Amino acid sequence: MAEGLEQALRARGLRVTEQRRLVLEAVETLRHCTPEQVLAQVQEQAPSLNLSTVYRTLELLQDLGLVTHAHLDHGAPTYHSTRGREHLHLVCRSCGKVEEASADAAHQLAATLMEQKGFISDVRHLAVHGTCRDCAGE
Amino acid sequence: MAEGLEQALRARGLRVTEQRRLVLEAVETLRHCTPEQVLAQVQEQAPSLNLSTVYRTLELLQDLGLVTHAHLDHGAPTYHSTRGREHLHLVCRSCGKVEEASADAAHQLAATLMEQKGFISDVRHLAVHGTCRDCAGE
DNA sequence: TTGAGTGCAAAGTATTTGCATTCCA
DNA sequence: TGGAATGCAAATACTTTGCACTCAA
Repeated sequence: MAEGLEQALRARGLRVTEQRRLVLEAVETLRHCTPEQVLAQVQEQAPSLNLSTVYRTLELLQDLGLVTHAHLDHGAPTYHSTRGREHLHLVCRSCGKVEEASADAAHQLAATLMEQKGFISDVRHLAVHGTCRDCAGE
Repeated sequence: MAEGLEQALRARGLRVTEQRRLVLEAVETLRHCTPEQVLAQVQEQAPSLNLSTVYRTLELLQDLGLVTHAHLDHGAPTYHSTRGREHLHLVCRSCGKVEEASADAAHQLAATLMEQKGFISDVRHLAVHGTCRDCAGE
C-alpha cells in the first residue's frame, strides 16, 4: 500500500514522514472519508497526530495526485484514493448513504460538455445527488 | 419576478415579508450566489437585513422549491433560482469560473444510474469540476 | 392581538495559520 | 546541522441558535 508516496515525495524534494504515510494509508483503508475520519483512523496508531497535519497532508497528497476529494454533502469534503477504478459518487439525500458508480456512466456527459463548451470534466470529482433505490421504494 | 413566492407562502400558512421577497429577488438577480453575496445584494435596499435571515430564508425558499443550491467549491454553497431552464454547473478548477450547461447533457447519465443502481438523480444539483476552455487553451 | 419572523449576539463547527519544537536528509 | 514538517493554540470562516422585539394576518 502507498508505494507511490515515497517516490512522489522524493521527486519533489519533500520529506517522507510517518504522518504522511499514515494519512495516505487511512484514506486508502477508509475509501471515503472526511478529515475528521482520517484523524480518528490515524490516531489509532499515532495518537498525537494532529488535525492540522491531516489537513495539510490531505492537501499535499492531492497536489501529488494520490488522493482527490469530492463535495458529497453540505460542507464536508470527502477524500478518496486515486488508486483503483475511477468512480463517481451517488449521494442519497434521504439517508445520506454514498454509493459508488462506474465512471463510465459519465463519459457521455464528459463528451457532451467537451463538445458544447470545450470543458474538460474531472469525472472523479463528480457527486450526483438524488434518492437511492431503498429510499425511493418507501 | 418572484410571483410564485406569495402563493407558495400562503399555501403553507407562512407570512409574506419584505425580507423574503428581497432574498428571492437577490438570488434571481445574481443567478449564482453564496449567502454572503445575497446579503450584500439585499443590503442595498435593506441595510439592516441580517445574515441569519438570509440563511433562514434560503433554507425556506429551498423547502418551497423556489431555489436550490449546489456545492460548487470547498465550503461555499451556491444558490440559484429554480425558475428558468434546468441547468448544471461547470466549475473551473483553474480560474474558479462557473458556467452553466444544459441539463440535457446529463440525462443519459441519469438514465444509466437509474438502470444500474435504481438511483434517482437530481441533475440540478450537479456540479462538474474540471477545466474550462479558456484555461485549457493556455 | 398574537405568534411567526426578524435582528442581534453568542455559540458551534470546520478549517487555516503562526510559531516553537522536532526530526528527515 | 539546517530547514521542512509537525503539534499546539489561537485565529478565521461559515453556519446555527436563543431570545427579545417587531409586524403581518
